[in-house]
Amino acid sequence: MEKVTVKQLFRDADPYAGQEVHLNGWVRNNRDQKAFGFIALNDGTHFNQVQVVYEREFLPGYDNIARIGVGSAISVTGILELTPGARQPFEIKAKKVTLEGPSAEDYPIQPKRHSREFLREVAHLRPRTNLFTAVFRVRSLLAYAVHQFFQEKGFICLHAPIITANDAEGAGELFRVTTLDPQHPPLKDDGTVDYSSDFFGKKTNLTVSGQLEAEAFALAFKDVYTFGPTFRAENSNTPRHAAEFWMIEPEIAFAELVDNMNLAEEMVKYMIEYLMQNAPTEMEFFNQFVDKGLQERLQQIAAAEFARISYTDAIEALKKANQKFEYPVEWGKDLQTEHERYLTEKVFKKPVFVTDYPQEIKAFYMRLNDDMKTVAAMDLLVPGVGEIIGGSQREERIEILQERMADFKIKADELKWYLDLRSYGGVKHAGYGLGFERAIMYFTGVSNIRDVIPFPRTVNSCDF
RNA sequence: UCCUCAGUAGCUCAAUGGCAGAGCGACCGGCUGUUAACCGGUAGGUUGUAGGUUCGAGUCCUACCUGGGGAGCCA
Repeated sequence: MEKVTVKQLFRDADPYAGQEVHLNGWVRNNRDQKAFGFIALNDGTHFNQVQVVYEREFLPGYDNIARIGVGSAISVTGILELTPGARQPFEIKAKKVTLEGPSAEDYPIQPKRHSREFLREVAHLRPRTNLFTAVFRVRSLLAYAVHQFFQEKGFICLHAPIITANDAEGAGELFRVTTLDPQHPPLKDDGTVDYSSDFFGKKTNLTVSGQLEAEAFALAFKDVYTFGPTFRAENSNTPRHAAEFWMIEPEIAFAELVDNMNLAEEMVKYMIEYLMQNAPTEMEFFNQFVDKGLQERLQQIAAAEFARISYTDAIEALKKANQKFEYPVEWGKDLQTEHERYLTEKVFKKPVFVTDYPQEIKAFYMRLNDDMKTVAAMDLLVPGVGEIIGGSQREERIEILQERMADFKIKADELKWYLDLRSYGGVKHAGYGLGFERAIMYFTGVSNIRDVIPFPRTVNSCDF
């Protein structure tokens, strides 16, 4: 008797034909008739269920097996029979079924459709459903694909700090990290909170980006990336924002904006191809039940060149557009969601890099172009999801960086170490941030970020 | 934070201001191959919360809570 997984059997059942096998798993469905019954068994190793057939004639505890509820954990010993022509390629004729862990009658996951909203309320049980078993297997595979992509290229992975004293990253509201008593914080003479007696002796926050630290490593290892959690305390209530999410941030030295875009494009295509090859069952499921045109679209994207357009040209294209926008199109103003959607969904109908934005609307570290008006920034917009990548060539010229920091009212002494990188062997370098969850949304068609994070944290919601 | 829609059985939903219902699920029974099986039966409700209008409120009004969608912020 061999202990096998459902994955092994679906990969190749032939060697097991007629053999006795042993399986563990959870009951997805159980229906009995007078003389026999069927259990759909999922053991977590594969998207599909294996069908277990049990017959009254051969199993003394038939009535007890027939009463095993959905969600119960069982172990099964039986003979594998190939069933060509049936809806499933094989099934297990049970010789013994043992109830390992019963499931109560009020088990919330039923063999029927549930709304995503309801399943979010039972996030501890939803990975047992078809949709979420597919989503989270894909999430795991994609994480692996990201590491593989960069490691194959010789990139060094660095774990950027989660707690940071950088107050100047400028990417949104911060979560404060403190051990001070919020009821009675120590006060200075002027009545303000005395952070010098806090754990780190200063104000600290959860990171909003590992970029600055990645730059330091890029100027030692040349090509590096971070892949870790990121925290934003924004009061954002949208299907695309979470307070805790994961970002992939490569940083490459001796490189310009075009190298940056080439890397981003290659990475996105690699991720798609990896999924097509390693999660065909899940991708087929998404294509059929989540987003009808998904697979065809992804195949086209993997094959086609991404569009590239400068911000200035994009503004011209939008002005000429035969469409009314709620927000006016004007050089110097940031692109609104409706503008981004128009560009990627109507003009190009594929991913598009928008580059060289006005310096006023972008971050201080982005490299000033020769026109002295725009910076070497790039956003990757994709149909349906919007911005999934934001990046830039970094300002390597210390004088200009100092000027820009002054413009943004960032104190130089807080980022002295960052300026040091320009003083000691500073060189052209670039990088970007990919929102991991947004990529998953884009590749699966799942339209709410709360459904691609195992236990999502959003404004007013931190359950589980 | 702003705009908008919604909240009725475990789930998905119906009910003209006039007796609160169906399908699925659960439970009980039937059925010789099911595939979200099928057929019959049983149980299951403070209609999100608090006020108000009315002879009478699931339905109308006010506030709040929760959730969805859109906007802003952004990845």
